[in-house]
Amino acid sequence: MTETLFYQVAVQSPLRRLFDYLPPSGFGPTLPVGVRVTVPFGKRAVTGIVVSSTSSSDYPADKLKSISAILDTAPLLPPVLFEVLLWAARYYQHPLGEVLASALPTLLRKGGDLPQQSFWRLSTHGKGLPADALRRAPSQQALLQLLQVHDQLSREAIDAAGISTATIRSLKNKALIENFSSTVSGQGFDANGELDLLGEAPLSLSPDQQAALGHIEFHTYNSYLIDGETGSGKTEVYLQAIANVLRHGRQALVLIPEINLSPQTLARFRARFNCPIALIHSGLSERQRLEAWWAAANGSAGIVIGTRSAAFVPLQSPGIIIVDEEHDSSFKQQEGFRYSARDVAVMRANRENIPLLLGSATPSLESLYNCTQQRYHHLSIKGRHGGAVQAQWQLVDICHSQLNTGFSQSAINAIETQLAEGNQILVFLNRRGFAPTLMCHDCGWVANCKHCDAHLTVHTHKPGLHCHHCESRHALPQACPDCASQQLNYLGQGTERSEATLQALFPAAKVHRVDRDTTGNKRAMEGLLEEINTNEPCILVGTQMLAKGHHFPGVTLVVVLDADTSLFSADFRALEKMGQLITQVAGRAGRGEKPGVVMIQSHHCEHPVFELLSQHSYGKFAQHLLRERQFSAMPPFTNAALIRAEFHQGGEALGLLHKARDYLESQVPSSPALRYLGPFPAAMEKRGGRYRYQLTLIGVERRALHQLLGALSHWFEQQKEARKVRWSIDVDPQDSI
DNA sequence: AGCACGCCGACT
DNA sequence: GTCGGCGTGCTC
Repeated sequence: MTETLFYQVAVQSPLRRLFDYLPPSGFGPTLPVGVRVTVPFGKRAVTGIVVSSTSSSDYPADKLKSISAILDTAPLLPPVLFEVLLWAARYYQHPLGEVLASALPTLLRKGGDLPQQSFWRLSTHGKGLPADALRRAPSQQALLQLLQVHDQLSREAIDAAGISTATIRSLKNKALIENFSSTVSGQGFDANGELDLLGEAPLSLSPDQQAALGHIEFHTYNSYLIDGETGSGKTEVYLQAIANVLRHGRQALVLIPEINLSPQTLARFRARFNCPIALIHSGLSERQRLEAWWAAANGSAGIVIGTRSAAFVPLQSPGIIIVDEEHDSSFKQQEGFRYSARDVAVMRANRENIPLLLGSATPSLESLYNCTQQRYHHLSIKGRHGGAVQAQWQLVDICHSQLNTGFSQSAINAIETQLAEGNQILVFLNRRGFAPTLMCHDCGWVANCKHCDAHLTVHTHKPGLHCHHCESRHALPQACPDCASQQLNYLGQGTERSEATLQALFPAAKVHRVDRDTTGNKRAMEGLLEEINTNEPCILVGTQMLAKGHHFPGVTLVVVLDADTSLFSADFRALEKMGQLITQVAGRAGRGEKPGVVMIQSHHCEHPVFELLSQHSYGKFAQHLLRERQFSAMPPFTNAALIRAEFHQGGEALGLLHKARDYLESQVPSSPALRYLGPFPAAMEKRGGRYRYQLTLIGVERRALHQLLGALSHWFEQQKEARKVRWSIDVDPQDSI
């Protein structure tokens, strides 16, 4: 007797459970885990993924529906990746259906087919012809003979053989050949082993690079933190490690921050390797994304380079995973499925049993901590290629000093000197969550957004007040709405204001502003970078964007206008981020024998972090921060999770979090081992018309914390209020706690 | 998330 | 008289 079989199917929905279905009618064999199916779901038909099969179902038998269609003959997600996705859903407390969906391109998510390629083969009639048929038409004969040798040829292969479309058409008209479509299968990027994989000779390695490369074990899992300052040649170590992997017919997955996928980076990979490279980034069309995904999945791409989401791309034969600039916060998704691509990569490399390289000049405290716990191998690469000199640091105490819209006299003098010498200057505004707003000098009125808790931002380019959080716009008032005073001043200082000040101070100099307004599209940024790379003297003004990955060889002076915002920030990571940013920028300043100068303006020059950073020691700085984190029992010494809730009315959201805290206390009372903080209003309480609150959990034992989070998400699903209040769980949050 | 059902305001 | 607002409930 055949027992009844049920399939548990994951469906893309916020529901944190699987749905049981009966097998498709008239289908005998068991469906493998990971295939896509179409299932009736409520009133609609959706694409789901088979997660498991069982012999019993808790759901009433008369309500069960059957799978209506099978979309794949083989699972789209290899078993190991599938396991990683199951782990990620549990670890990040996110619905499995949405987690699995994040590993598929949208076209496949919606039930589309894998990329098809057009092939030609001999028809029955054509197969009957003798080998020397069609003597009078040589090119037709050539194609016929080709197809006698190879059973089928793609359109591209026929083109490559120098046979024209007309020839194909003639044979088709004679019904000797026929066309068919088929899924492109994985040939492997170097199936015959004949191809010379290297397009150029590798660079010779320094002793440190050699030692780092020598430490990597290629046929087992290990995580290696490659800690090397800018210019120490981390990339060369990656390239040679990749070459090693490719020689064994295995693929390399390289994860990079969004901004770092520059044409130069890509050109370097293309020049070195002759194998196909698949690129996966946000700029692709859905079609391109599917093609790149499939090139990775079927093994035709030897190297896959991608941003965050590429952590979940299937690979035919994975050999190594590399996470470049591992400290970069863009590896953490900040909404929906809030995963860290870096941490997923660690888990994936572990399950795939392959090495993982984490590279950075300014490693995250998490990774440095993991090294001290012997979870990662710490490989340092010292020395700077090209013999450039370390940047000099100058601290400028701005207490009691007259500032010209934020600039001290020392800074202005230094800029003047560098400009005169034909150098480039970078002015860095270290203001996370700061914006220039309008204030009345007489009564203190501040321009606030009606919909949000935010100050409106003054724009002088297209004059007006903008809310950066709900995108509403208002005219610039001529006088104070409260007291009619004409004394409306700018409060705080944005890049536009600094740009204007610099332009006024140095009318002859070129001043470039780099922020979301001027470089909103990639073209504009690329154009600007090109201009900067001509090394004409200029001043660059910008925020974090300036420091991310870009290389400015002509910059000899870096001015940090307001380091203080990070010293006393509510965000416990602010100082770490500032240190990373300044070190990254300083590492690129200076050219040739000319050292760069890093000038930092602060009211608190005595703060120990400046001393540590200015000794060119990010490492010592990080150790200092780690001791502070240990002392205050914060991550990475503990594990954190953030519970967020938001609603149009504040009371409901806050009330739900209070109830959640009561529930948590009832499960595990607050103790030093498991602390609850809040609920508190979020950094900006009201945003986009919603009131936002958060509750923080900090646990010493990750296991205990995660067990509790599992119970909490179950509890949330049962709360009536939780259906209208938007809530989410953020594991290992990057945001302020 | 979708999608439907359901019960109260201003419109061709 | 209806069209349509979004509250409430359900999805194997």
